[in-house]
Amino acid sequence: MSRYNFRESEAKWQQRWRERQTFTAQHDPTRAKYYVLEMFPYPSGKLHVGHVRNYTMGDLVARYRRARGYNVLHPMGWDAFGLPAENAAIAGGIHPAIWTAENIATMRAQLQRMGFAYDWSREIATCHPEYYRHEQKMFLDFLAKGLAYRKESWVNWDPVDHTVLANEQVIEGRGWRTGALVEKRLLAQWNLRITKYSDELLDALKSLDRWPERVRLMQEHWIGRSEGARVKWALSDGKTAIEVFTTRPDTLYGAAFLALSPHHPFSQELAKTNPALAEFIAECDRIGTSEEAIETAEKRGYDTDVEAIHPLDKTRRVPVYIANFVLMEYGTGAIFGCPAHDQRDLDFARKYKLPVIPVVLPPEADPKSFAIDDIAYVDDGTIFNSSFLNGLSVADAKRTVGERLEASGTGERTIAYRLRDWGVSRQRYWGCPIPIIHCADCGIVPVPESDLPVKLPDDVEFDAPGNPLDRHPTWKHVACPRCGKPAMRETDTFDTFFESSWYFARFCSARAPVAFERDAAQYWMPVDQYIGGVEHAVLHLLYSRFFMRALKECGYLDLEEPFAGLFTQGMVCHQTYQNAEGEWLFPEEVTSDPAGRMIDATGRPVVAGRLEKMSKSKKNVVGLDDIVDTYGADTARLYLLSDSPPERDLEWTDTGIEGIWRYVNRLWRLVSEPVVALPPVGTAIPADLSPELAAIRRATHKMIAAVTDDIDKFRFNRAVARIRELSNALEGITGGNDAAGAVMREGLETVTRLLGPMMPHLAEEMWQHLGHGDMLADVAWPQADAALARDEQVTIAVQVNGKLRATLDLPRDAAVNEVEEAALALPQVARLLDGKTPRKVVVVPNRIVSVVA
RNA sequence: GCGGACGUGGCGAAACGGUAGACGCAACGGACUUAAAAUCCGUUCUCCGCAAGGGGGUGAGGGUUCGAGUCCCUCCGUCCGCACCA
Repeated sequence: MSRYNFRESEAKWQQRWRERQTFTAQHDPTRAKYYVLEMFPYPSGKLHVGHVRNYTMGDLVARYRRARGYNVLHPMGWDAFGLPAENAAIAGGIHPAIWTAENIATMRAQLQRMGFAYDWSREIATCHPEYYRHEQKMFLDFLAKGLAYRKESWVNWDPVDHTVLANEQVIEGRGWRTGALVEKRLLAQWNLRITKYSDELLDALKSLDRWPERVRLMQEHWIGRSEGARVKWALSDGKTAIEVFTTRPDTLYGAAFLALSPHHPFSQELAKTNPALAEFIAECDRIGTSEEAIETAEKRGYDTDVEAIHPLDKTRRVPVYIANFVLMEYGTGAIFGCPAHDQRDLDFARKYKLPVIPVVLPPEADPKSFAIDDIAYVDDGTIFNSSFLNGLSVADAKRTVGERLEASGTGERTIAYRLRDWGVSRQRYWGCPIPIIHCADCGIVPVPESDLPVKLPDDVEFDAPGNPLDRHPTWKHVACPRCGKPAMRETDTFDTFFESSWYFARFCSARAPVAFERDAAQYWMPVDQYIGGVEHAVLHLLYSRFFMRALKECGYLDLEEPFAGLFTQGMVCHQTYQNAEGEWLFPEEVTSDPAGRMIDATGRPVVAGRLEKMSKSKKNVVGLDDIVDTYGADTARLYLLSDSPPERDLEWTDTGIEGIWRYVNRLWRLVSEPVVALPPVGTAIPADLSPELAAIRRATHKMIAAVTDDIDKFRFNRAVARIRELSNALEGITGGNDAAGAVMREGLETVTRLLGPMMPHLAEEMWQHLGHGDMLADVAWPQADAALARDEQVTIAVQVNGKLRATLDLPRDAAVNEVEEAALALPQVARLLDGKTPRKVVVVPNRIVSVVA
């Protein structure tokens, strides 16, 4: 009994594909294209099996589409800028460029060993100047169009590392690496005007019908469109007016206070002459912007002693507070509080003893007795206590008050978005330099296009915290391009999401001297099937949609949506182990004591933790090289496809991969030691087959149709199950006659072709073994013969009063009355009917008879 | 708090509103073997029954339907996203 020699076979076929450039994509407008892309990896070191699930899915789609006759583009590249490279430089003294290049070499070799059908001639790495020079140009074009601008904004600042931190990098108010208390700082940052497209980005979500509903919803919420009104409140000082944003202008007569963000210009102004207020604001800033901090922070206000005049009733005045819960970034940075109809406002009013005036009356409530206790009333009702709005519904009142505000010039109906502009400045070395020069006389001066790219200097030191570019002795000192006097380069670099916002379009013409060759982009874009993790739902996937629009505005491309189809795959999980201290342990560190309890090396108890996503920190990764060495790439690939639905998490188990390995060998034996002699390639199948062989043939053609449909719908686990069903059936073929051989050959060739996109090396090997001289990679996808797939005999279920009582084997498409007669004649049915006529009989052709007694 | 997804054997999972548990993992029994591995055959939702057969079963409860794992309502639980958003 032979075993499949995956080592020899996989190397052999990978070499053939490479030699023949099987997967090199050619621009050919006469052919229908299909662009398959997996989110490109960050070259962090070595791949583990959890990394390759989405590449395996992408490869299946790419090879399947190729077999279906499409001109397929399936490229691969490296998201090569980022913090881990710098951290490695700090920790290990290796230059980020070298660390990155080494990791790319390792990971490229790993992907090649997996046999993925990439067009390697289009490989890109975002850290190369040939790549990032184009985004420097894009940035200058954005600047010229007003899509990029510099603005002071409040950021999380790590005082030890001297860098801005993203909200995700702030844990319990402290920097994730340094543990230092994070400060809020007002810092000049480059921003991209993504908010210009808020409405477009929101509306176009509807057109993305091949995106998961979940991702569309997440983007919708992230953009966060709310209709409301801006309302101007004059202050008692007679000079200032505060504009507030509200979604509930109908409750304006219930106003009890105004609350301003600590960062509101008026707050800052007051603080200049009011030390107590200045201290209050400083305290608010210390709390930080982490979720944790926000959740635990008490709602606090500072009474300014200033009063605001009600815009609809000049005789009414409300106090003006500075409050820690009002965000400068949303709306106008100021709100009016209506305690009766907003829970947070109510809590605030109770705390500071402010009046609570109900203005929305719940249905059937008594206006004389209705009062608010601890719960604000936020539902619909009838407006009362509100002058000209009395008696209106909430919706009508919103419209009426809006009109009144607009007529009186004290406000206007407007729309607020949650989405904020994208701050792209990072105080880091390993990123794309921002092509800007700061001149004392000329101000901000763009680097002239002829001077691009602005390359990163190689000679940098990582011995001190902060940005090495800033400390570099010469790099940042340049002559101002405008006046020629000494000036300074911008030393911030771009957020690495900048690079990933356009790489997919670069693949269309990866070696072009310009960012995009129009013809190529026109032909290949958009990406037909994008595959990646859901963690990018509102980051990369939103930024990229924005980028396409911005690039269109700047004349680069003529496209809005980059990804026509999106699939978000589940993670690969694996067993974890933790000791009593909560420290993660490698599986090999866990042993058991004589009583069978799990212990670590020092004898302390260990608990088998829950399944977690494979990650180095949880010590539960399974190395890809180990698996490919032991079982081969195809076995790993099939396991990643077979065990769980692609969108759900997959549990990696040793027994699971063993099971696939056994199946691989069964398949191999099926073709290498066939139990039935196979006729030559192309031998016709006799028309008159035994019922057993006819059934096998029918199964073969049914499977072609079913597997094709499954792959189209991303139900890969079911496709695998069906292929196994077919191969199980083929194992059952007996008898040495020619008909059996012919049916066996058809079945084996079908299994081989269906497996091609999943286990390409084994399938090539099987194809060759079956006597074919061509490469399976060049063979078309099989076609199901509908006539052959049709059942001649069907099994019909018979229910009596909703319970299954019998089954009935009848010819396909038997007449309804015959089916009914046959069902009623069944002894099980007759017994239950007890001689009575059924009240009703429902016959669903070829499926079921439902008898109601 | 808001939004979304999910809940089916010991486990991963299948099931156009139409025979619940395909396919696999694990377990058990058997064959082959001096033995093991590998391989092959069989059994495995549950209860009653020797069997033939029958009862029950898709988180809980209700509804629609000839028929519900699937659709609707209420509840319970798990997971995910957003969150002082005015």
